Amino acid sequence: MIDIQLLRKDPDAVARRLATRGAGAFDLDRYLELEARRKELQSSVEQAQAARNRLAKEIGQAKAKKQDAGPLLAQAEQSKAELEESEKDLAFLQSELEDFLRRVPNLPHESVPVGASPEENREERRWGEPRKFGFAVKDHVDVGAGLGGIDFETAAKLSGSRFVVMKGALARLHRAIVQFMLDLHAREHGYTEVYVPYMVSGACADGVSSLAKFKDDLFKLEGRDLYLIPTAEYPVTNFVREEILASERLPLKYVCHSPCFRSEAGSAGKDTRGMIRNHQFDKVELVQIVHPEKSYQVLEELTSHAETVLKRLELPYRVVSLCTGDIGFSSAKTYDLEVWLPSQSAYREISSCSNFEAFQARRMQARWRNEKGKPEPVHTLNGSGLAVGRTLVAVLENFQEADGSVTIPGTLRPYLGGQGKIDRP
RNA sequence: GGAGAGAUGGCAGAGUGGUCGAAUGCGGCAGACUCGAAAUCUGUUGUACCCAUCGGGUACCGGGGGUUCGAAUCCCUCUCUCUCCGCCA
Repeated sequence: MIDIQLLRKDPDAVARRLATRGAGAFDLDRYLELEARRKELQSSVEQAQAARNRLAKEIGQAKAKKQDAGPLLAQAEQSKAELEESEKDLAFLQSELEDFLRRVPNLPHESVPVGASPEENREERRWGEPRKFGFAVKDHVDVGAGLGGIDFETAAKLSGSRFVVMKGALARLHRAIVQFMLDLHAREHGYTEVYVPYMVSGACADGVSSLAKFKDDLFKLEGRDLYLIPTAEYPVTNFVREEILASERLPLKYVCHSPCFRSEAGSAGKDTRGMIRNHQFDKVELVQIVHPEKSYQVLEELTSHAETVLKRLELPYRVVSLCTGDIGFSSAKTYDLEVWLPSQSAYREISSCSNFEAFQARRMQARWRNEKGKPEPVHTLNGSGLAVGRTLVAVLENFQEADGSVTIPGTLRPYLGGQGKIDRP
C-alpha cells in the first residue's frame, strides 16, 4: 500500500504521481469521499463507545457497592442498538476504504522515466558483443529438437500448450544452470539459500501484489485458499510478514530456486513457440529486506548480482530502466535485464529487479525497530537471478554451432562433469 | 483420517464476567551505587487508529461470529500447535 499519511497530507500530489502510470491508476474523488465519510463516522462511533464503557464501569461499581444499578442498566440498554448500527456502518466503510487502497499501485520513484509504453523504457547500459554467426542460426526449439532433448509434443500430451519436457543432456544442463546460479549468489554474493512452499495463502499473495487485481494470473487450488506461486518472491518476501525486526537483523538476503506457475491469461498468441513463456518454469530469485535508507543502493547491487550471472555465462545483455507506464503494480523502480537472442535479433527479458520501497511491507505489516525504538516499514526488493528456462534458451541459441551441437560455457562445465559440448545423441 | 489438550505482551507464565491493556518472573532501556564491570536497588518497557496545543479517546489476550449494560474470561466456528492411534514418501 502507498503511505496513508502521505495520501492524507497531500492527496493531489499522490494523484499526480500515480497519473504517470496511466489513466485509471487512482480515483482521487472516490478516495476523498470515502475518507471524509470514514473520519466523521469513526469519531462519532468512538465517542459513543467511550460513553458505553463509562456506563458499564459505573454499573460494575454500583453493583460492587450493592447499590441499585437499575436506572444505569436501562440507560445502557437504550443506546446499545444505536451503537451497534453505527459500528457496523463503520466496519463496512473501513473495509471499503481498505479494498480501495489495496488496489492503488505504488508511487514511481522520481528517477523512473515517465512514459506510457515499453518503447519509452530507458536503456542504461549494454554488455557483451552479439556473436557473428557464419551460418543460419536456429532458434532454441530447433536446436533442442536437433539434440533430442526438448520435447513439446510430449508436454502437450501431458498438460497442453505452454509446457515443456526436457531429456538427457538438456535436462542436466537446465539443472546445472540452477546449481551455478545458487552457488554464485550464496557463496559470492552473500545470500542465504532457502527452500519454500510452492503454494501460498491469499493473504501472502496480497502481501506482495494485489490479489483482487491479479488473481486471474495465478493458478488457484480448487476449494482452498492456496495459490501456486508465480515466483519465489511470494513465499520468500512473506517471511517477514507481521514481524517487527531488530535493526541489526537487516539486511536479510535470500536466494531461492523454485518452479513458477503462471496462467498467462492475457498472453494469448504471445511467444507461443518454445520455452519463452510457459505456464511452468524455474527461476532463481533474489530477495532482500533492508533499511529504508539503503534500498536504492541495494537495488543497484542486486541488479549487478543478476548481471554477474550473464557475464559469467558470456551472454550479451542490456539493462533497461522501465518507464512509469511499464513498471509493475508494487514496484517503485524496476530494471529489466534483457539477454541477446540471435534467432530474434533482439534483447529479451531474462530478469526483473525491483525496489518496492515500503509498499509491500505495509501490505504485509513487515517492520523494523528504528533508532527511536519505533516500528517502521522495511523496504523490500527482489530480482530474478535469473529465469532458468530463458537462460537455457539463451545458452542454446548463443552457443549453437554449425553442426547442430552446443558449446557449454566454461562456468557451467564443472556442473556437468567437465563436459564441454552437447552433441547429437 | 480418529481421540484428546492447548493458543495471553520480546520470552516464560497467571488471570474463568466488572476498577484487566492485563499479575509475576526473565529479557530490554534509563538511573543510583562503582575507577569500571558484575551483583543489588529504583524507574521504565506492546501495536494500530481517532480527535486535539498540553492532553484525551477507541480497538486489539490465535482469526471470525454470538451472548451480555459490560468478555482475555461464557457459546459457536475456523486456523494453527502439541500428545496418542491409524495411514504414508
